[in-house]
Amino acid sequence: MSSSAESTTRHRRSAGFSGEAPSRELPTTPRGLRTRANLIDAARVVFERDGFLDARLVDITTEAGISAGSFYTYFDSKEEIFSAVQAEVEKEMLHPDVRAVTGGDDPVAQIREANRAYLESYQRFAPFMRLMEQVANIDDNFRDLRRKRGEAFVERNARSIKQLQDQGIATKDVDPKLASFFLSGMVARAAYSRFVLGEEWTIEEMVDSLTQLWVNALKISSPSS
Amino acid sequence: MSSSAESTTRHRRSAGFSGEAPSRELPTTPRGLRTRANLIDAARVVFERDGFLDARLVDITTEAGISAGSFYTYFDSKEEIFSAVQAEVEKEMLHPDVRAVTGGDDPVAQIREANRAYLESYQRFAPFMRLMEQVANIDDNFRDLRRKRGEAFVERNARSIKQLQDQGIATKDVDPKLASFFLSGMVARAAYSRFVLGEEWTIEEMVDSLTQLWVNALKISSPSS
Amino acid sequence: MSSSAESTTRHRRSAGFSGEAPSRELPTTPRGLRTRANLIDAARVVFERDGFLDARLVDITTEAGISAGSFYTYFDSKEEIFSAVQAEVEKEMLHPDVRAVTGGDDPVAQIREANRAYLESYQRFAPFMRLMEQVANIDDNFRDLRRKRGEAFVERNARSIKQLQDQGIATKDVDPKLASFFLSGMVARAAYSRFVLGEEWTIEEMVDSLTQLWVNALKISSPSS
Amino acid sequence: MSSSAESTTRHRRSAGFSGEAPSRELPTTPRGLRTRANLIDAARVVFERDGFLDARLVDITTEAGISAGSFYTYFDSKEEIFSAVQAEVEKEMLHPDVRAVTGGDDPVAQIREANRAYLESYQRFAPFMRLMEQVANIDDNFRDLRRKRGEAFVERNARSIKQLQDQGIATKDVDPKLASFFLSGMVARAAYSRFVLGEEWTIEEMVDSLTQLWVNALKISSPSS
DNA sequence: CATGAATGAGTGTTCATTCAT
DNA sequence: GATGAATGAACACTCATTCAT
Repeated sequence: MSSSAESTTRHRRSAGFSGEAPSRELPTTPRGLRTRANLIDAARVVFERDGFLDARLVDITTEAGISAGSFYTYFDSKEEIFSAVQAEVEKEMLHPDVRAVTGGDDPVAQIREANRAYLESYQRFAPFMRLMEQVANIDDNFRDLRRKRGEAFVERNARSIKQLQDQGIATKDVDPKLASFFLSGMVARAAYSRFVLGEEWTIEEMVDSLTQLWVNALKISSPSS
Repeated sequence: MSSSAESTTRHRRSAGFSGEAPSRELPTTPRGLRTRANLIDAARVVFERDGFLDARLVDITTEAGISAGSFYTYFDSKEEIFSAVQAEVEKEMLHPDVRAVTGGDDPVAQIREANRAYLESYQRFAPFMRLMEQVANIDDNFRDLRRKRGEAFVERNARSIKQLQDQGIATKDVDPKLASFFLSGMVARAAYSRFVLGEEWTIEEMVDSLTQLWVNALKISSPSS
Repeated sequence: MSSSAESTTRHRRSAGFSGEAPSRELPTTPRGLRTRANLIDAARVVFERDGFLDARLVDITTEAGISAGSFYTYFDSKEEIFSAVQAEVEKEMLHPDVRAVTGGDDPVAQIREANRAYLESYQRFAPFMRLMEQVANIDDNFRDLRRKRGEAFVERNARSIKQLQDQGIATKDVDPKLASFFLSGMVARAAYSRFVLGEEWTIEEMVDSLTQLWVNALKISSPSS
Repeated sequence: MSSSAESTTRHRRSAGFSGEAPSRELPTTPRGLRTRANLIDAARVVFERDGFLDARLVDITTEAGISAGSFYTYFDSKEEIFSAVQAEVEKEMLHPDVRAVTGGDDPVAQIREANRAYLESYQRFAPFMRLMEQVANIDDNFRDLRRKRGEAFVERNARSIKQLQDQGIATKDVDPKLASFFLSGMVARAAYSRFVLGEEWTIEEMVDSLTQLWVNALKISSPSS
């Protein structure tokens, strides 16, 4: 990310990119596939290092070890390759290193593990998260994308909260959807504060505190108690 | 903000700006002061309309009704005038239209009013908040600035929480600093989701829900109850 | 003079200036005369410090303690005030601090004193000489001016040489005009090398060496011998 | 070179150049090499015609038959391409058209031939020499470069003088280093006066006169006499 | 006359994108 | 397909000069 002390000029020519659909079929040859993959890896390195705006296509192709012109054999624009990077990272995120979803039946433990998992994942992908935050505030399409992705997470949590309420474990004085949205947002923002802005907390105290706030907010009466 | 469907070119030349200090003395004549003020107003309009990146200096000067070259009579760079805009907005924010700090002694009512006040202020400055979010994710200096500004808010809330704890009104099972940070962050993010991302909630349900979550999280036993 | 490490942009708009004639009558009031004199002094300071190209009119007026617009009350362009500076310095040069024209009848001593006088004068006006060298290589009019000024000096020396030849003191195997031009040029260039380029010679050794070369070149048989 | 009667605007952005090292690797393809060479040729034409300051990059690229942007494929700044031009000219200068170094053992003839060679070379490169003189008085780095280049020439002459002194052919009453510097400078300045300032001398009378002055100054007793 | 704000022509520079080889 | 040179639209920025007050 550029410190404002440097003097840089950035150009950006949005070439239009379309949210989800891969706007171009994959290359057919193995070599082509490999080059495409290299390009995505290189783009991720450059984007995470320089930010979206300062990343130049030529930096990406150089990093990938190919010529500038070849870029367009695989992608149509910076936005498009960013999309590909994003998809790649998402894939990686969803494929956790056999993260044992522990917790058993204890809802507090479950919340704790979920929070920990979220924070650890965020930490692992911190450079990308920072990047994503930048891009989402620059490009409306990516903003929507991020929002959509968040929705899934929020809804899953909302369902859990509903369940806890139905089981009489959580208070009914909060709307499960909004509660999920706000409490999930709280965790997300804590992660951003910690891993992007650099607040100096240990993960442990974050997990403790966030979990306590969740538990209190939902008035969870842990069966363990 | 540009939809990525358009084809735009963005320039950005970070000229270094120093956070706080007005890096250039004010003009002496009334005419100069008027022009400077016009420029700041114009910049705010353009920035809020086009975003920081797409805002061209010539758009700003045109909006201000002066020639392009005159910009440099008052500011050295886009960053610098953004700083001025930001300072201006901050001034405006701190000068609330006789915001009655109601609530009396009821802590729940106080929290509710604080939340409502925050949301309403955010709403009033929504275009600027969106802009600020963008800039903070582009420029490290502004990122730090935003963080510093947030700190004050968080600390005020932390003191309130501490007080409630000391009075036996709030639970002691959460650290006041972290709780303040996370709960304040929850509200801030809710506001961002509503007024920047466009989530479709009424302010009323947001206030209700957020307040309930605060109250629960701190286990506040309202004396009114 | 700018080191090429800095990044500066220079504009120059030659407004036409006419060699010799003062293109504008002097101000009538004493105050006007004083301001004009201040302006010339300031211009000299700025020109000698920054070079002709990097000197901005606003720097000059600031140095002179007047407003930018007032410049045009006294001069029409950068070239014109440079002319004035040049005239001023020339006046100063011709008004030596009681330069005792020693030497008596000894031609060698006379040559030595002339050389010493030249070098000392050059040294005293080194910043201006450097400046003049720059301007002369930028602007044809000043180039011609410098040449014309040099001519006078050369011709005086030519007459001296001719005289020495007629008196049988100097060889007749050199043309007095050319010899004067070339030998005078030798001294001038030595001074430039010493005081502008920074060659590390003492004035004494320069005087010795240059005088010896003159004397030899003209085969002067000093009557003192 | 602009006569100051015209109205021109000059830009200059010193981008830092590092004296010797080619700060950018050569293009790999023949096409690239050709374009680069064209660019240097074009730059020389434009520089010699308009002077360094008035030369616009767009003039150079137009002269080279390429687009403005392509300039930066090969050079970073006007200074850098000037460096390249200079290197090119230097190469050309060192590769004289089979300049028969005549003179045999006669030191006078040798000096005469050296002077003639110098003047003829200067004449051949007069437009460039004028340019070089301008640039050296604008940019410190080029000033140093010119000085360094001159040193080599002076030292070669100093060695010759020393040799003549040791052989008893030249007087020992002058320091060979200083004599070389000053006498070489005399010739250089004569060339500048003739081919840049436009003094109206024939090369023949210059050679005659300069040689006589050298010979006298060193009191050379030609073995031929 | 002085002021200092306003002007605007003019050029350097970037880099996504195209295209001849 | 790959290459890398060429393109050119776009803006920032400067500062001599003008001019309303």
